[in-house]
Amino acid sequence: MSIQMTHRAGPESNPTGSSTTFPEVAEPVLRRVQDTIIAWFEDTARDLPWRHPNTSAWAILVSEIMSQQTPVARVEPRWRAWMDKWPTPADLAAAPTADVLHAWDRLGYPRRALRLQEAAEVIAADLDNRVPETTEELERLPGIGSYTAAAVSSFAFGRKTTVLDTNVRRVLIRLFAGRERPTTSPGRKETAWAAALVPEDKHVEWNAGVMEFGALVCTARNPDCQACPLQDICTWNRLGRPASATKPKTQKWAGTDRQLRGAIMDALKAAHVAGDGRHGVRLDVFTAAVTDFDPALLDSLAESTAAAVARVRELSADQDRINRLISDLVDDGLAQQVDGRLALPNS
DNA sequence: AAGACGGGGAG
DNA sequence: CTCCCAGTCTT
Repeated sequence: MSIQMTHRAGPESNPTGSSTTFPEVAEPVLRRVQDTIIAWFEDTARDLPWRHPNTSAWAILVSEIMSQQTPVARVEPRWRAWMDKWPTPADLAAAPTADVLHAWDRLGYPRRALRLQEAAEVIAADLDNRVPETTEELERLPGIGSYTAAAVSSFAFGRKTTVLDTNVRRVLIRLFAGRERPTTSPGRKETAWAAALVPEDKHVEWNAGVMEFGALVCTARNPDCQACPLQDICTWNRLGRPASATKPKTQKWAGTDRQLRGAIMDALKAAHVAGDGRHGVRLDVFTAAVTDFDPALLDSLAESTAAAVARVRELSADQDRINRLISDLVDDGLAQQVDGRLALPNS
């Protein structure tokens, strides 16, 4: 196939003088990209369980929430267990929040589990236990932003939406704008630009396909350009794959509040499972164990709970800091204080 | 526009 | 040890 572009996408050609950030894409190029991505997807997509026929909209929604900022491979087993336990919104709405947080396991950002249960409550109570189909309605639910709303509307209901996750943004930016990576977050212009690239036919396959392509071929770190069926028209590749000027600032982990919060949550989960009671850990024991580290106090706890509390101490013996984080966790709904105990929330 | 928010695994 | 993952929500 001979590709004759009417004008090349890139900074060097901008006859109209309009923004080159998101250049107009010549129709024949766009058609070839769409056909190629869709064919590639139908041929080589991963066999993810939530892509199976008859997967409920709710199950798809759950998969999307779990996949936020989380590699799909790590989501799969958690998703299976979750859907087995709570197949419908009403099931999740009725579950004890402590169980929900425990089932969330170590997927990260546990507030997502809270928001998901809240969404389930709204769907069960106000929406006849049915997931809404439009992005507008979906975005009103807690924990669902523009990406997840578009994804659920497309993948669960076949509506024509613009799915714009980190993969899609990277693929489109490379192919058509010649840059290595997208900005921190998509703006109005980028969203409108991406929307114009969605085909009328097979838009679901396009949405899922570009995402999958970004996850498997046009990856952030080491893209497999040799295997890319679009390498000849990819603007970024043709420019010699220039590195973006500014690298994203890397987030710290060791020593951060996030790490310590996670360790405290671990202790509460351990207490929940160990049967130190659904009432959690005595706050004075927790505090004393952290500050004074009296082994005798740990003896009053189950072994796994004691280990988790000891881990908190390893990270910090700063009682003020720990008290502040506990207070934050309570405010966030991730923990509760009852009768001098700290525990996972029981509602 | 910038930060906060988890945790893990690949390079 | 750095990077980055099917983002969302709050300053």
